[in-house]
Amino acid sequence: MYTPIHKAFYERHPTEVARDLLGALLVRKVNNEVLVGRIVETEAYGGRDDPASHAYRGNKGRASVMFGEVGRAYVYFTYGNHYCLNVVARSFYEKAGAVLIRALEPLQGLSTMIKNRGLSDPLNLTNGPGKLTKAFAIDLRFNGIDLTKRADLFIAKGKLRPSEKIATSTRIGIKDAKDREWRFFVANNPYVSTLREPLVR
DNA sequence: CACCCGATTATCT
DNA sequence: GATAATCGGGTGT
Repeated sequence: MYTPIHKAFYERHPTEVARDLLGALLVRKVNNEVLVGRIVETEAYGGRDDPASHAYRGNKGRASVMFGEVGRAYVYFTYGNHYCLNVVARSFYEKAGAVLIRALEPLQGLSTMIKNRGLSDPLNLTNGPGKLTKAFAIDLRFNGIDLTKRADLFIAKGKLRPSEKIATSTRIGIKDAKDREWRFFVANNPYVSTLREPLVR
């Protein structure tokens, strides 16, 4: 049914992986139910050469996952409330990297997502990195798991529709390296996070 | 051990 | 547009 994306897909520069993940599917199995969302917004993060990345300060602490095997989940906790989901991605020549999943278009299991979020508006269920992890019941238990195998959480093949175009901007919520246009999203898709335009200084 | 702050969100005005 | 909430991780003493 849902075909996992192979590990080799993630062994490329995070910006390439981030762009190509648009249209792919996030699949979550929980309590005999399947939740599915199309990825419509991502951001790429590098290693020691990217001041905005958790991996900037080296292979230690929570960022160690970003130095490990590609195709694995990097989940971190932030702002005292929220979990963010990344998939480790980097080319053969890079030491660390990941792609942050920032927004999904919910496809299947909407009623459970609504319950998990305590909201009913489909447009507000998964349009942000902290929102989608809550809707999909993703927390630190998933940190480090393999997203290339059928399991409780994985990423499956999926494509953009013919009419859909890819837009880019600088990354959201960071202080450094604001010149890099490393955010990728589906243009005019109503499920992207509310901050849609490039940050202005 | 103290301090600071964040790859965010909800809830105001 | 502005800001409070909230707590683990990172940094430095």
